[in-house]
Amino acid sequence: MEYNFREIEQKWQQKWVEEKTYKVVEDNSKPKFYVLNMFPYPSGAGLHVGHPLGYIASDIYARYKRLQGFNVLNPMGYDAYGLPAEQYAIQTGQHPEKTTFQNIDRYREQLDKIGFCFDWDREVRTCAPGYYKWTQWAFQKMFNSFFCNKCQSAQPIEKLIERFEEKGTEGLDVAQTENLTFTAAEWKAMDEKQKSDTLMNYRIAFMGETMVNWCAGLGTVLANDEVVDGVSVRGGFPVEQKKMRQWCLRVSAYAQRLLDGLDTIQWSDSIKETQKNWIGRSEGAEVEFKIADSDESFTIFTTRADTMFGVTFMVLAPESELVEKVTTPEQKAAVEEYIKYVKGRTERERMIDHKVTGVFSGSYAINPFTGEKNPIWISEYVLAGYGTGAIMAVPAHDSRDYAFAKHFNLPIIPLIEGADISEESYDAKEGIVCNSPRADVKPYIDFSLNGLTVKEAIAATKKYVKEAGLGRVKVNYRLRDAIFSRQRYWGEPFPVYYKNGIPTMIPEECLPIELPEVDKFLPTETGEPPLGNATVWAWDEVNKKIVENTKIDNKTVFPIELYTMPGFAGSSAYYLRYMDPHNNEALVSKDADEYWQNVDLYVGGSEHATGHLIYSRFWNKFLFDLGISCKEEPFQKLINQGMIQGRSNFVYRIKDTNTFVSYDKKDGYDVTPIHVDVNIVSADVLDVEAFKAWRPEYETAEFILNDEGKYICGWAVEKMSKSMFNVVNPDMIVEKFGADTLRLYEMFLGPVEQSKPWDTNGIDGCHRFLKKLWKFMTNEETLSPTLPHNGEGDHAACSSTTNTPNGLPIMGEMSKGQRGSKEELKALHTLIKKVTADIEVFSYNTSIAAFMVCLNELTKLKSTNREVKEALVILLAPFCPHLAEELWHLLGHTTTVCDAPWPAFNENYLKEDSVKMMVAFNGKARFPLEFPADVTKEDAEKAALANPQSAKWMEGFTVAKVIVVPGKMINVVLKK
RNA sequence: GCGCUUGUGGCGGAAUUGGUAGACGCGCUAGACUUAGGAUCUAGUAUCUCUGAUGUGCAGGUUCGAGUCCUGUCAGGCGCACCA
Repeated sequence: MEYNFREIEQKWQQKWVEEKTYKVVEDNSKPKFYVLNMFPYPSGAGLHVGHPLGYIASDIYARYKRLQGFNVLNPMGYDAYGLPAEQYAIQTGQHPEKTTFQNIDRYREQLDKIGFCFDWDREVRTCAPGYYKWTQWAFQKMFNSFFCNKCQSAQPIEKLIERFEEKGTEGLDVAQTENLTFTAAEWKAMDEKQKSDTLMNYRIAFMGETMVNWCAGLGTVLANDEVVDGVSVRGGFPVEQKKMRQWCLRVSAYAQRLLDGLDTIQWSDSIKETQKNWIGRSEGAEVEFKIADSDESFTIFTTRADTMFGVTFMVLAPESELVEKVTTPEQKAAVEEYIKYVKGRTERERMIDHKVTGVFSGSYAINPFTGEKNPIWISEYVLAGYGTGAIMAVPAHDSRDYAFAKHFNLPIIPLIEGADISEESYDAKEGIVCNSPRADVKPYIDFSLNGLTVKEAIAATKKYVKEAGLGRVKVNYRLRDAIFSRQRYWGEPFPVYYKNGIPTMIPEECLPIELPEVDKFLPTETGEPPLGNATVWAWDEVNKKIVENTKIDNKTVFPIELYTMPGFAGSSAYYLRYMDPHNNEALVSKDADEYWQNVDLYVGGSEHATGHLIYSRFWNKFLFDLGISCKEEPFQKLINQGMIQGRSNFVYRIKDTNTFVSYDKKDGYDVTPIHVDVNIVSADVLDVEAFKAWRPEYETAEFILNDEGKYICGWAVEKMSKSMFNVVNPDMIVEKFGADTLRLYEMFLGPVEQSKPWDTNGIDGCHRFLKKLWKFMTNEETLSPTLPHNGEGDHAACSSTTNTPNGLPIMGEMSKGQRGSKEELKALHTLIKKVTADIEVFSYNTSIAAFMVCLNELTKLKSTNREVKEALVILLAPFCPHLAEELWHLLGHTTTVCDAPWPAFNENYLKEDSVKMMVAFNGKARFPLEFPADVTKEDAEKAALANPQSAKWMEGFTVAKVIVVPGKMINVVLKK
């Protein structure tokens, strides 16, 4: 019987659908396990072989957990809203809805061919009204909340209003945009609009006039993680800073919790580190400096409070509001010119070359520690958005200040004993402090840091600053609030309308506000939202209702928010929706949430480290504060699958000809390398005829072949992309080798977390293994002589209780149940141990190697034992589900292999005579022996070998090496 | 500049976590069966000056013993970055 994978795979895929094998329901009698893949953007290019890598890895784990008796949730859906989907639609000149749905169908078709155990009844699409209702709902909840710093959690905005009525902002400690102060009386005196504007300062979802990343090429604003090196991640269009009125999420309020939460989750160090960098916590002090000959003062932020005595000048960010206040009439022209220069520089220019530039403002600040007057400068190296936008410069111990001081010839005072600052600043936080205060000047205050270490000095200064009322201890974060609105069409509409210019939430019962049809959905360079083109709005109906309820003039039409939400809105809480995807009353029911808790295993690319993985954690923490999600962290364990890179092939055309020369003959010719479709190249040998047929211009191509008459292509590892003709489509692999081979091969390629180029060369090995396995399981010569077991007796290898209902003899003559031989069981249990341990740590490639070894062993033994075969099939089921089902079926089972019990490992089969002898799989072995300290090495060695017990263990082996550790132990290394 | 991470045959990668380095697969070599093989099977395959020696990017160290631990260094990949 041939291994007919096409027939087998088709048959079982159909069965799984018919029998809803992968449907999962909450079941309190079983422990739960939640496996999740980052859901894909359904892009136009379809899936390539890189996409399923993570899906296969998690599918194996999900199936394994199910075999172990867990109730496994493994859902899939589509992140359909947002820029990528819309850009594709624009490029192909179609409506995004149409292309998105087409792409989803294509993805689904491709996914179905690989045999995943997704519960498709739970599919979500972020662009479905039933789904984004809850995105809009969450936004409204954020709008109606503020963040209390003291209790570190979100609170209803009503609480804040009550407090304002009572005592204004007195003693207020909440997350805010600006530090406002007003009394209860002032609050009460505000009109509705003023109150609304004031509350925006505190809401978690708020409208703010902020500096945003404006991308004219995409016609929208972008979040920080969507901009890299001054250009948009999507499309690479230039991005400029612009002040705009935008919706924002106060992610920064959760900075500390986002940081602390990292300690409670099992993510890789590199992702945690990336998030820590992105959050950018720095502990320091804010110190107030008075401006000389003025009543004004300003605050600086520093992490080096110990360097207060080394300040020789101050620097303000050019954008700082203080600039105007400190500029003296004499300096006005120079300052204005400088500001003009800074404004003319793009973000990108500023980032790439760090020019030392600046201008003196004319004013001085009084150093509260020395009483000295320090000149106030203005320079672009100080950022308006970080800290207070003002710094104290300590050139001796900060490289940027040092460069500035040298350039403008400002004084440099060293503060650390022995620090050499003749060539560069001494930035290390190490050493003994001196010159604080300097011996040659009269102390201004009764405070000295001399003789302390830097660390002690920082602590001492902070304490002093606080006690003397000069400032306060402050923690700063780099993490910025997320800009949440986009001037785009393909996204969730905001559930917001404007009542007399005041942003107002649409009543919850009217959600969702559906995305309207528009004629023109293209973005505009000026930022006019495409939703303005809508002629028919679901909003119209809602508007009517609101108008009726409020008893205003029936003809009143309130304007609705025309911005849409960004891509990350819909992807931030989708894992919660999978728990209860059809619930129309709540995002997720209490019961479902408490059953599934949070995602146990999350699999996806590391490129989402500072985007989705921050937003999701923020979003979930907010919902946790509201009591919607019972777990503070959404993703307990995270695995980042590596990227599959493409392996491009090249042909070499001799310049100005249509002649192509083989790679090994190309030296001596002037050639142009040209990408060639990898699908017409096999093992770097070009299919010449296929090449001629590939494109019309190559029809008449001529070739200089190598000595063997072959055309050899060059190759390079590049990103897998259409333009490099190196895209390998999973469908083609499935067609040629089958889904089980694809699954096996993708896992065999190497560790899941490692990036690697796709290389089809090794795929035969995996396919060959499956063919051998098939042969072994079905070969007439090794037919099982045993009956299908029916629960009697103990089955050490497989404790299955699944009976063969009709008792039909399958696979040849059956006789009474029989134990596997010692050797068979040893091979099997070595495999059970290895596979079980490896799956737990996602080391699938080594599991597969163990399968190959085990099969070899069993084939050599001509094993015919049924319990061994059954166990083997179950172990295989996570990796190659189709084949496992078929074999399970051939073994006489009518139930799915998915519900078989995972074989239990029994150590006894690997032990010899119950001693501590470890027999490794490939024939290596060693065992320890104790021996007294006063015996010489040689004697110990002899004694060990002469020991009757040792002799027994050594049976069948030869001694490769004896390792003697005097007084400790002896290891005898054996080999077969 | 700061941080994380990876360096092992011709290639992808193993190594019981400190104990025979190179499992397993690809490729390659020889042989068998074949009209044929890009099918299948068997044997071999780290290197060298080959009865021996050398080998896990490089240089040291700890240890009876180091791919594994420590110190330094080089190279690649990733993240953050005029963040005070």
